[in-house]
Amino acid sequence: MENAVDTRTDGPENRQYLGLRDGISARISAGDLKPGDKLPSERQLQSEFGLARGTIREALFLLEAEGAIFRRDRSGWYVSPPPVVYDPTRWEGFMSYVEAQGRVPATHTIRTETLPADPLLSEVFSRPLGAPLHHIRRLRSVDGRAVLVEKLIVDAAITPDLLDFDLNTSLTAILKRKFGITVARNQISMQPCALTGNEAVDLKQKSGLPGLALQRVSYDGHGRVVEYDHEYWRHDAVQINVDLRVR
Amino acid sequence: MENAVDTRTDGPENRQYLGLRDGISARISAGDLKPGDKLPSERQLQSEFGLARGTIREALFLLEAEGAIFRRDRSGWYVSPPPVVYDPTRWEGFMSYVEAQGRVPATHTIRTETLPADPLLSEVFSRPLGAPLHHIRRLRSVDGRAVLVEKLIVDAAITPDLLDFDLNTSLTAILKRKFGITVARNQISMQPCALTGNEAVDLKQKSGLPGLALQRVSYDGHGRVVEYDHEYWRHDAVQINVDLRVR
DNA sequence: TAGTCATCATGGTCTAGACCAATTGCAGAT
DNA sequence: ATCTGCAATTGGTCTAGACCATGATGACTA
Repeated sequence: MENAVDTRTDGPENRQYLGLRDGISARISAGDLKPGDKLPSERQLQSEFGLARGTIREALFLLEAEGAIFRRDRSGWYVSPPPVVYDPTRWEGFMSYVEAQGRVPATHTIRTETLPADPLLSEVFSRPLGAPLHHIRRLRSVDGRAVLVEKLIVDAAITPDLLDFDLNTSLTAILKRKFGITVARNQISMQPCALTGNEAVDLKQKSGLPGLALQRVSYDGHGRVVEYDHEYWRHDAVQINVDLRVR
Repeated sequence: MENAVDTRTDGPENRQYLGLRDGISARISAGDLKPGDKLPSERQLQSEFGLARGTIREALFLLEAEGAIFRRDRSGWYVSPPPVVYDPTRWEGFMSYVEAQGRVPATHTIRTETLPADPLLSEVFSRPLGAPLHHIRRLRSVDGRAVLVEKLIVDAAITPDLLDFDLNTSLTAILKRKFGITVARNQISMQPCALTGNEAVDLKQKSGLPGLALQRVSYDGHGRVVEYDHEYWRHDAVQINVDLRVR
């Protein structure tokens, strides 16, 4: 960081945090800072640019919102790696499609339990109230960075001993090999959101990080609901690609 | 705002902006504040809760990220309306699907021009370099609030006098009725993003507002590229629903 | 060698101001 | 009634501190 960037735009447009953003942004584009690199600390930037810490942070927040950098709590700011591409129509599981993009996927199972169906889930699965359902909460990472939290619900009636298998591998593969279940149709809903509460905690992020919430209902060839899934992605970790015939 | 909320959680978890967020959030859930209502000014909240303005703003930013409130520059903070649902597989145009949800859509054409194809666009449209393409930039609103900026590109060879029509109506309808063109397939890519630069300006938002960027390539029945579209949505204005057969 | 613990650096939270720029609302003029 | 322009209000930007909570580090211990 020896070459200080001139952040003075010196016009009616004198928003200093924009200048600082452009400066850091330029260093990233130029390759001075590469994905995974640590930025100077806020206090270093402060003395380097002669700005108050609040202004420095404003610029960092903006870069974070743009997906250019991310933070590790009380460790520092880092340059973001590129996002992974996710095509819901070619669903072969997280592990395989992340690997196919030359990245290293990992899955950590946070909790599993079998619970009786509440009214909503009873409706979704077309099963009686109280029917047993497997709940699985997993954290998934790319290249060592946690990128999404997943809450999976599967009908225990058709996958009785599912929780006995190693859930840190591909669930798709388990369903196919152990239970002969394949997915034929997905109904997907997604919204940009803020990651808060448990999701923020599991991703080790401050509450409020932008994210993408995705809900999926998966059906097998007979129209039976196989899986009900809630995913919470970091906003900077994913790009969705789909190819659709219009109805 | 007569019943002041007690924001003191008074524990190890004493992050006052979280308490304030919960307080405002509760008022919205309870119906004390309805969509479109204006919140008290930051300085009023300041004296009401006895917090520094920075802390008040922290809470407001969080609520904004959650999609609960939005701001109008130097006017105030307002409670967000519910998002519109958008199904890319049932594309009948913005106007009709927003209306179908009981909302009032509007379109404002910002600029139109016909430009020669650059290398990228030449590739996308499978047309020679320099072939004429219509560029259309539009701003679309729901219930009077600008929710998305759209940059459309259409092959001028198959829609010669397109720009002479009223582009504040449905483009889908114009393509169908005037040129006999219908869309059979869409290739869609989307990422959560930050709205900056021109997009932020057109939406009258401060740079950095979370958004959803969506690119679409539309093909007709012969596999010909009909339309190349870039959309930038406010994050709190849209929910995507798709129903997919898995390949 | 492996584990423990104190220390330090870092981001997270908060205060208490200041001034600026755009919007809004009102008073007055036409 | 409509327009104009001023003044107040509001959010936007910025400063200069303070203290806290957690992660990282390195020295020390078992």
